[in-house]
Amino acid sequence: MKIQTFTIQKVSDMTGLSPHTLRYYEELGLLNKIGRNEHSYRMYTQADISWIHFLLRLRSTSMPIAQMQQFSSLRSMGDETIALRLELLENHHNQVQEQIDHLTENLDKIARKIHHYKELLNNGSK
Amino acid sequence: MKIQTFTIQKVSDMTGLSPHTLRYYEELGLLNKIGRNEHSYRMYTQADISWIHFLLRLRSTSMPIAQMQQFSSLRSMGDETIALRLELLENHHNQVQEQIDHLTENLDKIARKIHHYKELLNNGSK
DNA sequence: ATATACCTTCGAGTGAACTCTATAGCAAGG
DNA sequence: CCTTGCTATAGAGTTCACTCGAAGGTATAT
Repeated sequence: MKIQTFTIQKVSDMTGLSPHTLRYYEELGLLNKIGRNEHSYRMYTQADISWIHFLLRLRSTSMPIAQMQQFSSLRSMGDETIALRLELLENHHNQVQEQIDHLTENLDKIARKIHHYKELLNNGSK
Repeated sequence: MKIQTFTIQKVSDMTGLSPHTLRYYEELGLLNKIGRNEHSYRMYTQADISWIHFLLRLRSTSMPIAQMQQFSSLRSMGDETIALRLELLENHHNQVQEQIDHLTENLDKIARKIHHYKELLNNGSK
């Protein structure tokens, strides 16, 4: 039984990353050794796609590409780096939590400004 | 009684924006008519500084500069634009709330990955 | 067989938001 | 009066994360 693989366009559809960006990520070392078919077309496995989805979680929580490179590099070094990866991820987790806290605080201040504008509008039409 | 004013360096210290960025923001039309002293040095009023702090809230909730320009432009047009500003701000409020929701969801997935790594570490030392 | 719609690599281009450089005027301490 | 450090303007340069273009090989439908 063969492992199912996907062309770059399929993966683009599945992840939302353009083929250009998928090649770019590979070149940056974020994706390790994507297989090729007989015409040297990239063929992605399900594992590759899961990894891309995980990378997208990191990206969408504002992890810089440089740090994702570091993480990917540790991953490609095998199981001895799990402790380091864990540390990196826990740090990131804390930063995201802070990010959320700041956003929540700012959101509250914006809500106050909205309230202020609403009052101005009411007094204006008095 | 004179109004107290502040040099660009003071304002930089108070807001965290560099003097460069303060001039840049002014040039973009985000700050309206900063006063000048007899040597044509910028002198910022307390009102200017409050406005900068508000801009920073918008920025740190990822409002693009272009939208801040739009908002600032409405502000400089006076009270007839309050309804429009309110609308703009409410839209932004909703976007920030979505942002927070997405972050929270991703944070949760990252927490699972952390949990997964911790399990790997425990089994490894068994 | 030909059109079209993929795929490849490599290097250049883009847009957002700063950030810095160069050149020059002003100003307070010793 | 000189040095150090502020201020000014205009325009060029930087960083990040893509994004595109050119040139050419491959694949499927008619």
